[in-house]
Amino acid sequence: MSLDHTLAALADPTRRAILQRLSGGEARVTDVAARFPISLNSVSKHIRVLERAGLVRRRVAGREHLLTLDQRPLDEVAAWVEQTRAFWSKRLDALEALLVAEDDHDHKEQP
Amino acid sequence: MSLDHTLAALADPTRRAILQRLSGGEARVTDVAARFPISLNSVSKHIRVLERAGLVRRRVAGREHLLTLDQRPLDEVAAWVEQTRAFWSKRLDALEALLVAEDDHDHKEQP
DNA sequence: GAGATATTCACCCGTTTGGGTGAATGTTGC
DNA sequence: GCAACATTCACCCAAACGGGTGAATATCTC
Repeated sequence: MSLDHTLAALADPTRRAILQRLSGGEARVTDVAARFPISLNSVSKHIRVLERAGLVRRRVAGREHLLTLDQRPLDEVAAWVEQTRAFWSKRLDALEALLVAEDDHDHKEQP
Repeated sequence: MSLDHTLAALADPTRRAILQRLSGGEARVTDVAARFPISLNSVSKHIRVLERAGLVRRRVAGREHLLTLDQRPLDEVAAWVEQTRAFWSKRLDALEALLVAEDDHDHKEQP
C-alpha cells in the first residue's frame, strides 16, 4: 500500500499548495516555484516527493518539465478514510445504542 | 488548521495500526503495545503523536492510561480530501467535456 | 513500608526532512 | 558556437523521526 507515501506527501502545507496550484492546470516547475518564498531547488524537491507518492506526473518537453495531477492516490486516501470513519462510527453508534437501551431500561425501572 | 499534524500522524503504518486497535474499544498503553514488535516505549511515543494530532484521547485512571479514539480530526481529513477531489474532478470533467465538444465538432466537419 | 506494575522521562543513535548554495546538464534561440 | 534558460545534482546544515536503553515517577497490592 502506498498510503504511507501519499499521506506523508500530503502532510506538508507547501506540497498541498503545490497541488492546489496544479489543480489550475498543467504547469512548469518554474511556474509552480514562482508562488513560493522558498528556492526553486526546494520546490523541485517537494515536487519529487509528490511524484514519488504518485500525486504528480511529469512530462518532459525539451528543457521544460510539465506537471499534472494524478487523482488516484487521493482516491486511495479517500477510500481508507471513509472505511475507517465508517468503522469508527459503527462502534460509536453501537455504544450510543447501548447507552440508550440502558436509559430505556432505567425509565422502565422508575414508573 | 491541524491537517498537518493529522496527516503526518496517519502517514505511519504503526500509528494506523494503533488506531485500528483502538477502534476495538478503549485500551491501556500496555495493551496496545502488546501487539507490536517494538518496545513499549516506542509505542508510547507513537501514542503521543496521535494525541497531539487529536486522534486519540487519554483518560488516566490510577496507574493506567486508558486510550480512546476521537473521530473529529479524521472528519477534517475527509472534508479536505473530498473537497480537493471534487475540485480536481471538476477540472478533469471540464477537460473531458472540452475534448468531447471538439470531437463532436470533428464529427460535424466529416458528414 | 516493600515489591510489583504502568507509564513516562532523559538520553543515544542512524536516517530522513526541509531548507540553503553552487555547479552541472540539457535545450533553445540567435 | 554561444549565451540564456530550465532543471537537477551534489553537497551542507539543523531539526525531527523512529527506534533503542535505563532511570524516574506514580500507583496498586500485600
